[in-house]
Amino acid sequence: MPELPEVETTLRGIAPHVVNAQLTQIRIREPRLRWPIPATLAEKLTGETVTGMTRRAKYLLFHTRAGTMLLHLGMSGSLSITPADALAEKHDHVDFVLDGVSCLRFTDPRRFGSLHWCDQNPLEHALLKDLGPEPFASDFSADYLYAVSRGRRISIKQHLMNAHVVVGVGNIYASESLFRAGIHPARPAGRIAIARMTRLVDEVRQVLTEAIAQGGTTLRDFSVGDGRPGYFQQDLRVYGRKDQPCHRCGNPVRAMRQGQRATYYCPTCQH
DNA sequence: CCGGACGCCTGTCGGC
DNA sequence: TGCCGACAGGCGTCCG
Repeated sequence: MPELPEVETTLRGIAPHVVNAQLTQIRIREPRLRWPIPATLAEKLTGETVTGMTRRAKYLLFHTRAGTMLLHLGMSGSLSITPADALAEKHDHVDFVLDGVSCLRFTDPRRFGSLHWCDQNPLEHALLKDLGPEPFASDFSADYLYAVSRGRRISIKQHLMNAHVVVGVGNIYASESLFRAGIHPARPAGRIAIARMTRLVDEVRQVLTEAIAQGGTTLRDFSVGDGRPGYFQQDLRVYGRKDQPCHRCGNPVRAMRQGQRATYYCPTCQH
Protein backbone atom coordinates (compact mmCIF):
# COMPACT_ATOMS: atom_id res chain seq x y z
CA MET A 1 0.00 0.00 0.00
CA PRO A 2 2.16 2.82 1.19
CA GLU A 3 4.96 4.61 -0.56
CA LEU A 4 7.09 7.35 0.96
CA PRO A 5 4.31 9.99 1.17
CA GLU A 6 1.95 7.59 2.93
CA VAL A 7 4.63 6.46 5.37
CA GLU A 8 5.63 10.07 6.03
CA THR A 9 1.97 11.01 6.54
CA THR A 10 1.60 8.11 8.96
CA LEU A 11 4.69 9.27 10.85
CA ARG A 12 3.34 12.79 11.20
CA GLY A 13 -0.05 11.55 12.33
CA ILE A 14 1.26 9.03 14.83
CA ALA A 15 4.35 10.67 16.32
CA PRO A 16 2.53 13.26 18.49
CA HIS A 17 0.66 10.41 20.21
CA VAL A 18 3.64 8.10 20.62
CA VAL A 19 6.73 10.17 21.33
CA ASN A 20 7.32 10.48 25.09
CA ALA A 21 4.68 7.84 25.80
CA GLN A 22 5.55 4.77 27.84
CA LEU A 23 4.76 1.39 26.29
CA THR A 24 2.94 -0.15 29.21
CA GLN A 25 1.77 -3.29 27.41
CA ILE A 26 2.34 -5.00 24.06
CA ARG A 27 -0.35 -7.31 22.70
CA ILE A 28 0.63 -9.54 19.80
CA ARG A 29 -2.36 -11.40 18.39
CA GLU A 30 -0.75 -12.52 15.14
CA PRO A 31 3.04 -12.83 14.93
CA ARG A 32 3.03 -14.27 11.40
CA LEU A 33 3.81 -11.21 9.30
CA ARG A 34 6.21 -10.95 6.35
CA TRP A 35 8.73 -12.17 8.88
CA PRO A 36 7.74 -13.54 12.27
CA ILE A 37 7.65 -10.88 14.95
CA PRO A 38 10.75 -11.49 17.13
CA ALA A 39 9.78 -13.49 20.20
CA THR A 40 11.66 -11.03 22.42
CA LEU A 41 10.06 -7.87 21.03
CA ALA A 42 7.37 -7.49 23.68
CA GLU A 43 9.75 -8.00 26.61
CA LYS A 44 12.33 -5.62 25.12
CA LEU A 45 9.74 -2.88 24.60
CA THR A 46 7.46 -3.20 27.61
CA GLY A 47 8.13 -0.40 30.07
CA GLU A 48 10.24 1.57 27.58
CA THR A 49 9.45 5.14 26.63
CA VAL A 50 9.49 6.15 22.97
CA THR A 51 12.13 8.87 22.76
CA GLY A 52 11.60 9.65 19.10
CA MET A 53 10.14 8.47 15.82
CA THR A 54 11.84 8.71 12.43
CA ARG A 55 11.56 7.28 8.94
CA ARG A 56 14.15 5.60 6.74
CA ALA A 57 12.90 4.53 3.31
CA LYS A 58 9.46 3.03 3.95
CA TYR A 59 10.38 1.91 7.47
CA LEU A 60 9.19 3.69 10.59
CA LEU A 61 11.68 3.69 13.46
CA PHE A 62 10.53 3.82 17.08
CA HIS A 63 13.47 4.81 19.26
CA THR A 64 13.82 3.85 22.94
CA ARG A 65 16.69 3.70 25.43
CA ALA A 66 16.82 -0.07 25.03
CA GLY A 67 16.89 -0.13 21.24
CA THR A 68 14.83 0.60 18.15
CA MET A 69 11.80 -1.08 16.65
CA LEU A 70 11.49 -1.02 12.86
CA LEU A 71 8.03 -1.21 11.35
CA HIS A 72 7.18 -1.73 7.67
CA LEU A 73 3.59 -1.34 6.46
CA GLY A 74 3.97 -3.69 3.50
CA MET A 75 1.15 -3.43 0.99
CA SER A 76 -1.86 -3.17 3.26
CA GLY A 77 -0.57 -2.14 6.68
CA SER A 78 -1.73 0.87 8.64
CA LEU A 79 -1.37 2.37 12.10
CA SER A 80 -4.07 3.97 14.19
CA ILE A 81 -4.48 5.46 17.65
CA THR A 82 -7.33 3.97 19.67
CA PRO A 83 -8.43 3.82 23.30
CA ALA A 84 -6.48 1.18 25.22
CA ASP A 85 -9.58 -0.96 25.64
CA ALA A 86 -10.87 -0.73 22.06
CA LEU A 87 -12.07 -4.09 20.78
CA ALA A 88 -9.70 -5.63 18.25
CA GLU A 89 -11.10 -6.43 14.85
CA LYS A 90 -9.91 -8.92 12.31
CA HIS A 91 -6.39 -8.05 11.08
CA ASP A 92 -5.59 -5.90 14.12
CA HIS A 93 -2.39 -7.83 14.76
CA VAL A 94 -0.45 -5.80 17.33
CA ASP A 95 -1.31 -3.24 20.02
CA PHE A 96 1.17 -1.00 21.82
CA VAL A 97 -0.59 0.39 24.88
CA LEU A 98 0.51 3.98 25.53
CA ASP A 99 0.66 5.17 29.15
CA GLY A 100 -2.09 2.68 29.94
CA VAL A 101 -4.77 4.78 28.29
CA SER A 102 -4.41 4.84 24.51
CA CYS A 103 -3.08 2.39 22.01
CA LEU A 104 -0.98 2.33 18.86
CA ARG A 105 -2.58 -0.36 16.72
CA PHE A 106 -1.01 -2.14 13.74
CA THR A 107 -3.54 -3.48 11.23
CA ASP A 108 -2.53 -5.41 8.11
CA PRO A 109 -4.92 -7.68 6.17
CA ARG A 110 -2.31 -9.09 3.80
CA ARG A 111 0.42 -9.43 6.45
CA PHE A 112 3.20 -8.21 4.15
CA GLY A 113 4.23 -5.75 6.84
CA SER A 114 6.88 -6.52 9.43
CA LEU A 115 8.28 -5.60 12.85
CA HIS A 116 11.95 -5.84 13.77
CA TRP A 117 14.05 -5.18 16.85
CA CYS A 118 17.50 -3.56 16.81
CA ASP A 119 19.67 -3.54 19.93
CA GLN A 120 22.32 -1.52 18.10
CA ASN A 121 22.32 1.15 15.40
CA PRO A 122 19.19 0.46 13.34
CA LEU A 123 20.81 1.83 10.19
CA GLU A 124 23.18 -1.16 10.35
CA HIS A 125 20.24 -3.59 10.25
CA ALA A 126 20.45 -5.99 7.31
CA LEU A 127 17.28 -4.56 5.76
CA LEU A 128 18.51 -0.94 5.95
CA LYS A 129 22.25 -0.96 5.51
CA ASP A 130 22.35 -1.35 1.72
CA LEU A 131 19.49 0.98 0.83
CA GLY A 132 19.95 3.85 -1.60
CA PRO A 133 19.64 7.54 -0.75
CA GLU A 134 16.53 9.30 0.47
CA PRO A 135 14.91 11.20 -2.42
CA PHE A 136 15.16 14.53 -0.58
CA ALA A 137 18.80 14.05 0.41
CA SER A 138 21.53 15.81 -1.53
CA ASP A 139 23.15 12.48 -2.43
CA PHE A 140 20.14 11.73 -4.66
CA SER A 141 21.39 13.94 -7.47
CA ALA A 142 21.27 13.83 -11.26
CA ASP A 143 24.96 12.93 -11.31
CA TYR A 144 24.32 10.06 -8.90
CA LEU A 145 21.31 8.73 -10.78
CA TYR A 146 23.13 9.03 -14.08
CA ALA A 147 26.16 7.20 -12.68
CA VAL A 148 24.19 4.27 -11.23
CA SER A 149 22.26 3.90 -14.48
CA ARG A 150 25.22 3.50 -16.84
CA GLY A 151 25.18 0.16 -18.61
CA ARG A 152 21.84 -0.79 -17.08
CA ARG A 153 19.31 -2.26 -19.49
CA ILE A 154 16.50 -2.44 -16.97
CA SER A 155 13.61 -0.05 -17.59
CA ILE A 156 13.84 3.31 -15.88
CA LYS A 157 10.56 2.66 -14.08
CA GLN A 158 11.81 -0.54 -12.46
CA HIS A 159 15.14 1.15 -11.78
CA LEU A 160 13.38 3.98 -9.91
CA MET A 161 11.44 1.45 -7.86
CA ASN A 162 14.63 -0.34 -6.82
CA ALA A 163 15.36 0.69 -3.22
CA HIS A 164 19.08 0.20 -3.81
CA VAL A 165 18.89 3.08 -6.31
CA VAL A 166 16.60 5.44 -4.38
CA VAL A 167 14.15 4.67 -1.59
CA GLY A 168 10.50 5.51 -1.19
CA VAL A 169 9.41 5.54 -4.84
CA GLY A 170 6.81 2.83 -5.42
CA ASN A 171 4.41 1.98 -8.18
CA ILE A 172 2.26 5.11 -8.13
CA TYR A 173 4.96 7.74 -7.83
CA ALA A 174 7.26 6.03 -10.34
CA SER A 175 4.57 6.35 -13.03
CA GLU A 176 3.72 9.90 -11.95
CA SER A 177 7.28 11.23 -11.88
CA LEU A 178 8.13 9.67 -15.26
CA PHE A 179 5.05 11.28 -16.79
CA ARG A 180 6.02 14.66 -15.36
CA ALA A 181 9.57 14.23 -16.64
CA GLY A 182 8.37 13.17 -20.12
CA ILE A 183 10.33 9.90 -19.97
CA HIS A 184 8.87 6.65 -21.30
CA PRO A 185 8.72 4.11 -18.45
CA ALA A 186 10.16 1.32 -20.61
CA ARG A 187 13.24 3.28 -21.66
CA PRO A 188 16.41 1.51 -20.54
CA ALA A 189 17.88 3.34 -17.55
CA GLY A 190 21.26 3.40 -19.24
CA ARG A 191 19.91 5.28 -22.23
CA ILE A 192 18.87 8.49 -20.50
CA ALA A 193 21.05 11.58 -20.84
CA ILE A 194 22.20 13.60 -17.86
CA ALA A 195 19.89 16.55 -18.64
CA ARG A 196 16.85 14.27 -18.49
CA MET A 197 18.11 12.77 -15.22
CA THR A 198 18.20 16.28 -13.79
CA ARG A 199 14.58 16.71 -14.76
CA LEU A 200 13.66 13.31 -13.36
CA VAL A 201 15.26 13.97 -9.97
CA ASP A 202 13.35 17.26 -9.80
CA GLU A 203 10.05 15.62 -10.69
CA VAL A 204 10.48 12.78 -8.21
CA ARG A 205 10.99 15.32 -5.45
CA GLN A 206 8.16 17.51 -6.66
CA VAL A 207 5.58 14.73 -6.85
CA LEU A 208 6.56 13.35 -3.45
CA THR A 209 6.42 16.83 -1.92
CA GLU A 210 2.95 17.47 -3.33
CA ALA A 211 1.71 14.06 -2.23
CA ILE A 212 2.96 14.59 1.34
CA ALA A 213 1.23 17.97 1.40
CA GLN A 214 -2.02 16.23 0.43
CA GLY A 215 -1.65 13.55 3.10
CA GLY A 216 -0.72 10.85 0.59
CA THR A 217 -2.82 8.87 -1.86
CA THR A 218 -5.86 6.92 -0.69
CA LEU A 219 -6.84 4.31 -3.26
CA ARG A 220 -8.68 1.85 -1.07
CA ASP A 221 -8.56 2.27 2.66
CA PHE A 222 -5.31 3.99 3.59
CA SER A 223 -5.69 6.42 6.47
CA VAL A 224 -3.31 8.42 8.58
CA GLY A 225 -4.32 6.99 11.90
CA ASP A 226 -7.04 9.44 12.72
CA GLY A 227 -9.22 8.03 9.95
CA ARG A 228 -8.63 10.85 7.50
CA PRO A 229 -7.78 9.73 3.98
CA GLY A 230 -5.13 11.30 1.76
CA TYR A 231 -6.20 13.45 -1.15
CA PHE A 232 -3.40 13.12 -3.67
CA GLN A 233 -5.39 10.66 -5.80
CA GLN A 234 -7.17 13.75 -7.14
CA ASP A 235 -3.85 14.96 -8.50
CA LEU A 236 -2.71 11.72 -10.16
CA ARG A 237 -2.00 12.43 -13.83
CA VAL A 238 -1.62 8.92 -15.21
CA TYR A 239 -1.83 6.30 -12.44
CA GLY A 240 -5.15 4.45 -12.65
CA ARG A 241 -6.26 6.56 -15.64
CA LYS A 242 -6.14 3.93 -18.41
CA ASP A 243 -8.04 5.12 -21.53
CA GLN A 244 -8.74 8.51 -20.00
CA PRO A 245 -7.40 11.62 -21.76
CA CYS A 246 -3.87 12.76 -20.99
CA HIS A 247 -4.04 16.09 -19.15
CA ARG A 248 -1.30 17.45 -21.42
CA CYS A 249 -2.17 16.22 -24.93
CA GLY A 250 -5.63 14.68 -24.65
CA ASN A 251 -4.68 11.30 -26.07
CA PRO A 252 -5.69 8.25 -24.04
CA VAL A 253 -3.44 7.15 -21.18
CA ARG A 254 -2.12 3.63 -21.67
CA ALA A 255 -1.55 0.81 -19.22
CA MET A 256 1.04 -1.93 -19.49
CA ARG A 257 2.80 -4.33 -17.16
CA GLN A 258 6.43 -4.15 -16.11
CA GLY A 259 7.78 -6.73 -13.69
CA GLN A 260 4.28 -7.89 -12.69
CA ARG A 261 3.27 -4.30 -11.85
CA ALA A 262 0.87 -1.98 -13.64
CA THR A 263 2.44 1.01 -15.37
CA TYR A 264 0.49 3.99 -16.70
CA TYR A 265 1.90 6.44 -19.23
CA CYS A 266 1.14 8.70 -22.16
CA PRO A 267 2.70 7.37 -25.36
CA THR A 268 2.57 10.84 -26.89
CA CYS A 269 4.15 12.82 -24.07
CA GLN A 270 6.73 10.29 -22.87
CA HIS A 271 9.78 9.16 -24.85
C1' DC B 1 26.60 -8.89 -11.33
C1' DC B 2 22.15 -8.46 -13.73
C1' DG B 3 17.34 -9.04 -14.77
C1' DG B 4 13.18 -11.54 -14.49
C1' DA B 5 9.89 -14.48 -12.05
C1' DC B 6 8.00 -16.11 -7.80
C1' DG B 7 5.90 -16.17 -3.45
C1' DC B 8 4.16 -14.39 0.70
C1' DC B 9 -1.38 -13.10 2.19
C1' DT B 10 -6.40 -11.43 2.08
C1' DG B 11 -9.95 -8.76 -0.04
C1' DT B 12 -12.35 -6.86 -3.92
C1' DC B 13 -14.02 -6.42 -8.38
C1' DG B 14 -15.48 -7.58 -13.03
C1' DG B 15 -16.98 -10.99 -16.25
C1' DC B 16 -19.49 -15.03 -17.23
C1' DT C 1 -26.61 -15.06 -7.25
C1' DG C 2 -22.27 -17.52 -7.34
C1' DC C 3 -17.92 -18.76 -8.90
C1' DC C 4 -13.25 -17.71 -10.64
C1' DG C 5 -9.52 -15.32 -12.19
C1' DA C 6 -7.09 -11.03 -12.09
C1' DC C 7 -5.38 -7.64 -9.50
C1' DA C 8 -3.90 -4.64 -5.43
C1' DG C 9 0.46 1.38 -2.94
C1' DG C 10 6.20 -4.17 -1.37
C1' DC C 11 10.19 -6.64 -1.48
C1' DG C 12 13.46 -10.58 -0.39
C1' DT C 13 14.91 -14.69 -2.67
C1' DC C 14 15.93 -17.74 -6.22
C1' DC C 15 17.32 -19.00 -10.76
C1' DG C 16 19.39 -18.71 -15.35
